[in-house]
Amino acid sequence: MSPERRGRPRSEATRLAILTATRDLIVDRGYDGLTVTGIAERAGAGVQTIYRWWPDKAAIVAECVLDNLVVIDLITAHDSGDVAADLRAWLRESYERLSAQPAAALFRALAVAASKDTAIAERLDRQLGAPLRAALEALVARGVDSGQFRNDISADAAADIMVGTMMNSIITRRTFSPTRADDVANLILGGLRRQ
Amino acid sequence: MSPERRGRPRSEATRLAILTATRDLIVDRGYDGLTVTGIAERAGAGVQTIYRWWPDKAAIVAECVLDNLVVIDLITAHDSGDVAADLRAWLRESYERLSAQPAAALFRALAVAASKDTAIAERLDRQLGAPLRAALEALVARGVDSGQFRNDISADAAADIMVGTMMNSIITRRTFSPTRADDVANLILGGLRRQ
Amino acid sequence: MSPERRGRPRSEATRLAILTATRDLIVDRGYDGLTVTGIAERAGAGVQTIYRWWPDKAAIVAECVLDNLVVIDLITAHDSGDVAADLRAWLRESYERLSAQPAAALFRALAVAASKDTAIAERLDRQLGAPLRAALEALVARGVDSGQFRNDISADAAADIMVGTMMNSIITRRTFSPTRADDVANLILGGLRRQ
Amino acid sequence: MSPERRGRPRSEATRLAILTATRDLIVDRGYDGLTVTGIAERAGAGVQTIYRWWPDKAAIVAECVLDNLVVIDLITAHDSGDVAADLRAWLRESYERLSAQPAAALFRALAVAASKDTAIAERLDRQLGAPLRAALEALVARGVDSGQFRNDISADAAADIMVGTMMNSIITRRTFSPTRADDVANLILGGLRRQ
DNA sequence: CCCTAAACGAGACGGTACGTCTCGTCTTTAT
DNA sequence: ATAAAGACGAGACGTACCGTCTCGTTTAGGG
Repeated sequence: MSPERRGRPRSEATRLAILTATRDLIVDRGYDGLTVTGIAERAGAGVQTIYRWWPDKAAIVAECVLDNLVVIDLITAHDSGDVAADLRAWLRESYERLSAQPAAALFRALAVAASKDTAIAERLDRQLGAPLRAALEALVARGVDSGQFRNDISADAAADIMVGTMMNSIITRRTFSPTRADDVANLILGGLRRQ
Repeated sequence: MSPERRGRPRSEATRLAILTATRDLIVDRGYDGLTVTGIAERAGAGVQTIYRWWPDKAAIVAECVLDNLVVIDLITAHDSGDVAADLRAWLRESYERLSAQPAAALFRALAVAASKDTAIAERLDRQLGAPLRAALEALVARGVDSGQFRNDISADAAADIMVGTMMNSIITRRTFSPTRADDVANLILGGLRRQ
Repeated sequence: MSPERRGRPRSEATRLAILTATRDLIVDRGYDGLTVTGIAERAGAGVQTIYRWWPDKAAIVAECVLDNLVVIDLITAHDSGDVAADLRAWLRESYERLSAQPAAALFRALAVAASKDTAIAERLDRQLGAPLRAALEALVARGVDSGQFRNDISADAAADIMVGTMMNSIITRRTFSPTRADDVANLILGGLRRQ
Repeated sequence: MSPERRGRPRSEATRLAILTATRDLIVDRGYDGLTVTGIAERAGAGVQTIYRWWPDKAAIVAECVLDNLVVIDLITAHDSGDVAADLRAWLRESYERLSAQPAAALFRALAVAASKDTAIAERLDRQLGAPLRAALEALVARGVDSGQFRNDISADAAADIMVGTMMNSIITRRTFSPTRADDVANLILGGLRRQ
């Protein structure tokens, strides 16, 4: 049957313009400097067009994570065979990339959004946290399977620790030297590694 | 030798009333539900009295950390002799206490404030994060001294990991079972402990 | 040929509600008792809606004169043929009506607004003073034409005198008895009348 | 007996400084631009010192009229023998002087104050209006006595007309040319003069 | 090739919080 | 006791954003 859709269809170009504008503005103004009117202006859209498709500011931000965000593919783990090296590499690269200004600002903004709104928190977790933890859990699982890691530890606890440590450093703006990243990696590896 | 202070002195009672009102409101309305007028009303103060002493809402919240917060003494570490047990106990108790509603809400609000405002982030770290890490570092140092922990690990990295993991769980509202707390503790202990 | 009007058009109902609310409030609270928030509340309007169209309180008051004011038609002169009688009647009626409380309060408020703001003064004069004077000048001119008044006097000076005398009595709150009104009329008539 | 006065006596210098500051500020800021704090600052006095001696802003302004105002002696009438010439001269000079900027501004400010506050209106009338009218009434009386003016007109009505006309021209900022002043004078003289 | 209907930009609307200002009172120390 | 200094409670000010509501315009079907 026909899709039964009449009238002017939703403009994909506008949708993208809005999301892009949101991302850009969030990066250089923060979540609270973000204004719906501001988004509309920068996107060349009307305010109502935004409110037609998103319930509120938070939802737009949330959708940014789904569509535009580059961060997510930055932090998928490698798989070289040496799980310890993979884990070390992941921590180093993640710290490096996330501490770069635009990403860090976006991250902080998302953390703010998540703190305020449970729905965003969930979505953010589903889109960002969960796959991240899954990748790390897989990494740990590989280590266990290959006999490099102990089998009496909780893989998801390990993933949690790594993600949490990193997130916290970003939110509190305490920068991490590569040395510090290695210290963290070594400590966790110490707990994971089979003696 | 005179103290050279003229005019009516600042009212300590009012200052406290404002901070208390802020803390109370932040707990049951969140950082964004917090209103300067609301604070003034609840404190029985004038709006201008608030703006005379604090530049904005964020600064009031920041000062709350310095004066009122109970959280800080909740999470000082024990010293039983068995550092592993102390550390495990610390993680369990901290998770338990901080996940309790008023504290968790306050925490999230503070995290939001810190994400937005560098000054708050720094103050929060100085008042809350730093002493917390110091206590944990001391704990780890005791473990190293007593030969229970390895001496090639970074004590402050360990402290960072624990605080970060905990903070992140609170901010993202992902609850921790006591079992999970133990998993985390065991993993970190695995890295710390002398084989 | 399109009128080139975009966006939601200004609501005439709201504009009227604001002006009416202003007039009502000014009458029973005076110019200083007048509050922009108060106007908004009584008019069922938002504060910003007021500030979108009027720069400040004084301007709203000024616009009241243009649209709502009843005063202006109260004081148009009669034309009975006997110009002396017409003039006497005008003075009596005007004093009587303008000294009635609501009108007097409104008048004083307008005088305040005019004293502060040249633009308002001009507008007030254009809307109220000028037509008033014009009517009186016409009256005097009729007297001159019909040979009842001298032709060597300045009609607009005469109009000025009458309006000014009346205005001043209202502003300084010095009440005028009908006798006093007649005294004034007689004096002016003495100057106008052909000997 | 002792005069029974204890403590530091009221400072006359301060009192004058406050009144002078008030006058100066009223001239270049208008009645509403006048600030109690502003007066205190300019006078080098404390706010409370003002409130100790005057109930509110209006009262200070009122007292200014009593003590400082120069305007009053500007407009006392001459007595040359020719009352018509005296009256004409008075009108011309008054218009000239009162339309000069500082005086006009002060006048407008006082009119505003009078419009708002009955107490000021009364005091202003007592200090300024009444003696003014009295002087003019005396002038008119001289004219009547000397047979130059009719004796069936009301002297105080005549005074009222002249003062009112002048006041109104100042408040509404409609400037008077000397010609216009003469027109007004002639018209009134026409009514006053014995045919 | 029009007709209908939804989506669009613009922008006015009712609200709420902001941070500033002034008022008139209160509370200190200095004279 | 009076003065200057200045903090205080109260509340109006004008601005900024929120999310809703018209407007006139544009862009797709379906007839």
